[in-house]
Amino acid sequence: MGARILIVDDEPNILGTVSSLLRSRGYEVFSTMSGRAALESLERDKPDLIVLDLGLPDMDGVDVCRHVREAASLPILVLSARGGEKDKVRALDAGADDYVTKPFGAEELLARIRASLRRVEPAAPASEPLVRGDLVIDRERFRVQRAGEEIRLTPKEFELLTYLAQHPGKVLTHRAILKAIWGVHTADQTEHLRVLVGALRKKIEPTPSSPRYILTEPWVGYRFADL
Amino acid sequence: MGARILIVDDEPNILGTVSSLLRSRGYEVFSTMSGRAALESLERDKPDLIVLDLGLPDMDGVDVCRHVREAASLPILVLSARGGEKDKVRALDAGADDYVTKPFGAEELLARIRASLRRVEPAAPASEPLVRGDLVIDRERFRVQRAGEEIRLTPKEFELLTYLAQHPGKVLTHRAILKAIWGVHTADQTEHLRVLVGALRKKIEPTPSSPRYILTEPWVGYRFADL
DNA sequence: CGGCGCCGTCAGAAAGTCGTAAAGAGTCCA
DNA sequence: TGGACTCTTTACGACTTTCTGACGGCGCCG
Repeated sequence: MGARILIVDDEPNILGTVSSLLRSRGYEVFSTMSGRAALESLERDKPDLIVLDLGLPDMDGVDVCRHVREAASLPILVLSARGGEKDKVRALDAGADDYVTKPFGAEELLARIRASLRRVEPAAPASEPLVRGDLVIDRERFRVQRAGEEIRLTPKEFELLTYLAQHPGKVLTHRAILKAIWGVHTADQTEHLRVLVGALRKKIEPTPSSPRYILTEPWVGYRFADL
Repeated sequence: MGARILIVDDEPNILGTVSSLLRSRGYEVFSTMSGRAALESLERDKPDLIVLDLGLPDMDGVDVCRHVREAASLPILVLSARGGEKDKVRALDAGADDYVTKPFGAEELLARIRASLRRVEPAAPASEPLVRGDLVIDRERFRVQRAGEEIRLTPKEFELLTYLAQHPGKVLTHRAILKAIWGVHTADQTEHLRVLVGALRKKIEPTPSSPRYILTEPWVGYRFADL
């Protein structure tokens, strides 16, 4: 139930304090003590938020920010002993979402974490069904209907359809789609995308060979028809 | 171009300082001095972000937060003279996205505003279409229109056109163009360029033999007409 | 006039992309 | 354990794009 949080700090003291604090509030906590390990954990553990200490031994904290930003779009909450304005600006512009100077109060940290998480997972205000032509996409129940008839989709197919249908008429590049569905660490896996698009078309298109909904933009990406 | 920001503060001093600071950075600024007026401005001006002072005369700042949250989902950046942990937690849990205590540095405020705005509009460099005469180059959708009619270009053709059209009237050397499109490692492959220019002209020029858009500068390079 | 260098065009070869099918790997559940 | 389902990975034909070399036109200059 609780969100997954990655803590990166080289001081065992703080690491222990913060992680047991978070665990006591029901979060699932992962922790690493270096920037490199943090980037690995990012791929492996798929956290929802990172608490990042800037004073790491192996990498500049700001660089870690940038790498994280490139790899995924999750909130970064920076901890730092340095309260100078320049430090703050540098970190925030590198992709940090919040900047807390030590020493900090436990409740403030928790409140800022809640605020950051709230933005990413806006509770569930979304989830009115998407209606596109005679397709109805119910994001709440993970169901799709065409002309009243139910269509069974796998999770990945559903994700892809939802992502495309959210931006009707707009050309979405292969890169953007890969990032949205697989997360960016994907190097060049456009083959996956081709296969997935094929599977989805076979299910939702009346005539998959001449698609009505999911259109190909050669050399660029795909586009959901503007119905 | 810049985002729309609403400032709510009852001290004319701060209101003036902050609003002229933001204006000088290209934001579109609206300001009110009471909570009630803020909620009205929210509907009327549709700001992208609110900078909210907690010490308002007519309403509790935290209540303003809650009302804003119910009415719309835009970032709220709270300013406050009170730095107590309880105040911060209360505001953040009421829906604030960030909490800055006075006195604060101008650059820090700006950085926090950038960070908040970045989350709302993620990864949208929003490159606007290039318009050159009756040519419209939509870099976002990878499309080109001439006089409203769509023209299909290959990726390389599109890259070349975009590069040239970005510097209208300026002579671009063969070297520069090769570097821009193929990368630096290219030796002297101006033949590619000649072929590519030919293909592009055949598609976008009404009379490819006497080009209107892409002009040849003998012995030097090419130049996009200054329309 | 004839060579030289640059430009534009053409056509075939090489490389890349798209859609599809199908085989292996992993998970979940009875 | 076995079966159903999903995801990943590979392979192939059809097709498009890009590369490459060859050819003629044009202006320049001796």
